[in-house]
Amino acid sequence: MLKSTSVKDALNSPSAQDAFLVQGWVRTRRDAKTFSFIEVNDGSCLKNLQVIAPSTLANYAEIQHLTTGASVAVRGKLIASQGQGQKWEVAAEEVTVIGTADATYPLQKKGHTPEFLREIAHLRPRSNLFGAVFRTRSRLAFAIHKFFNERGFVYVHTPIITGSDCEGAGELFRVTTHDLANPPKREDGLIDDAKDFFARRTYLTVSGQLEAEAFACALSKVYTFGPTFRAENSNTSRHANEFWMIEPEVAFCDLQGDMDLAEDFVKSLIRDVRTNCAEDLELFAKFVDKELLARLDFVLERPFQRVSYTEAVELLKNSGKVFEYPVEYGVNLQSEHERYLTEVMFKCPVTVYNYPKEIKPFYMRLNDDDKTVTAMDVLVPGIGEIVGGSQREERLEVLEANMRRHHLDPKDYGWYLDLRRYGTVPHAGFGLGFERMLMFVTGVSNIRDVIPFARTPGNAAF
RNA sequence: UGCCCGGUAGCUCAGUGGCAGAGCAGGUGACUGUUAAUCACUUGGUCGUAGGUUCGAUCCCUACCCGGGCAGCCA
Repeated sequence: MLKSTSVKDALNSPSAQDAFLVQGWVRTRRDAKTFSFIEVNDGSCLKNLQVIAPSTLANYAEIQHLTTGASVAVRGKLIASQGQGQKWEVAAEEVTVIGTADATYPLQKKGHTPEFLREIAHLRPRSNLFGAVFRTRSRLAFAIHKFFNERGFVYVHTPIITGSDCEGAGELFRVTTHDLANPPKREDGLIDDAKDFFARRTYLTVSGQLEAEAFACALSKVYTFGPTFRAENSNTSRHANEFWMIEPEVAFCDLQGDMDLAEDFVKSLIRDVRTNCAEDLELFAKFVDKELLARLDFVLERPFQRVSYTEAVELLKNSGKVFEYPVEYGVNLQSEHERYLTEVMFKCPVTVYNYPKEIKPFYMRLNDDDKTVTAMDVLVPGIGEIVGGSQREERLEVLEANMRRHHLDPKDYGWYLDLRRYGTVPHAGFGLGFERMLMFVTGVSNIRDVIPFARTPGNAAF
């Protein structure tokens, strides 16, 4: 049996081919006098392969009724194209219509809004835009593993079901096998978690950080890359309830090293996608964000601006800009503040570090000033926070004090505190939102459009 | 969850208190190595849903549903 060739390989073919087979979906068809042009796409690349189907084919009447969306197998010869716009085309000797697509097929060969395509999430990867997005998503995931692998990091799979409800990163989804209509109750009438599947209350993870710390304190340099779940009722273009996150964790590393790693990481990912998804990025630059390529190149060239939280507050206060929410030391930076820093003031990624201890979680290392902790956030234009990280508190007594200050009971964190009891070391890490990074490199402005089947409040169809 | 904007043909959108419109897609034909092909003709509607005001509502009012933007939570 003749082996099929992908459209991508066909278009890159070094020579003509006599025995040629391509399989894919019809994007568009045009009739000429004695033949029909069929453009076939199989998702291997953005471009289509042009097929010349002569009227002498036995099923030519059927071919003339091919519409956008139909699936075909084309056997023939790969030959140099007479027309403009493509090097190679297929002179068909046999066109097998595998599956037709009638007039109800929702995709057309021109202009669809992302909002419409979201409603047909099962068909949208057949569009140019979403094909490009998901090819880029795949490459970005690969680039992440490549980056860490080349630097000696160990990939750790942290649990998706967790018993810890105090990770400090928002609302959690409960995991239970209880009969919700009739759960086992204790004597006091409350639901008996001890009789649940894991003999305790469990949730979907909101972060693998605490577990990653355990492995960093053994394998030195580790990272996680997996799904996380947050039950927040967020309705914005940059929040989803199921998303993927990368969390490197490095032993013998301080905040400075952490910031260096984050910057190196973000730049490496941009560089990789820039060279390996060039064709798809051209599409984004043309139809999604005209300034995309210039911005990506600019980010690669320049060091990220680093400012302490205290400096950032001063800069914002002295900017003369009137904000809806006034800036004040001790409060969280609002979106408008972050955007002003990264989009107006510096026009490049900004790393803000050393935040007041009151507004950051318990595990961040207390600075000598006793006022700030070693937190750092990387802000990028158009998206805002893309990285959040810190050096972790490695001193047992200080960590326990932090917990009490956050109204957490150290007894609930026995294993986590053990990491400080036995051979504690300074260590640091961060979380990078995979989808936010993908938004940044594609210019796509809604997180729902970079996830194959997005989960957002009220939406889990598909 | 709050505030704002929207919902009219398969898609993108006009429109009006009194017979429902265009472009694209689909169909038919013409033309043609075309490439978002072109030209002519043509099919296609519960005007988001339910109430209300009115002689009459797609239009005005109310509620709800759905979509989008922004904010909070964060990645």
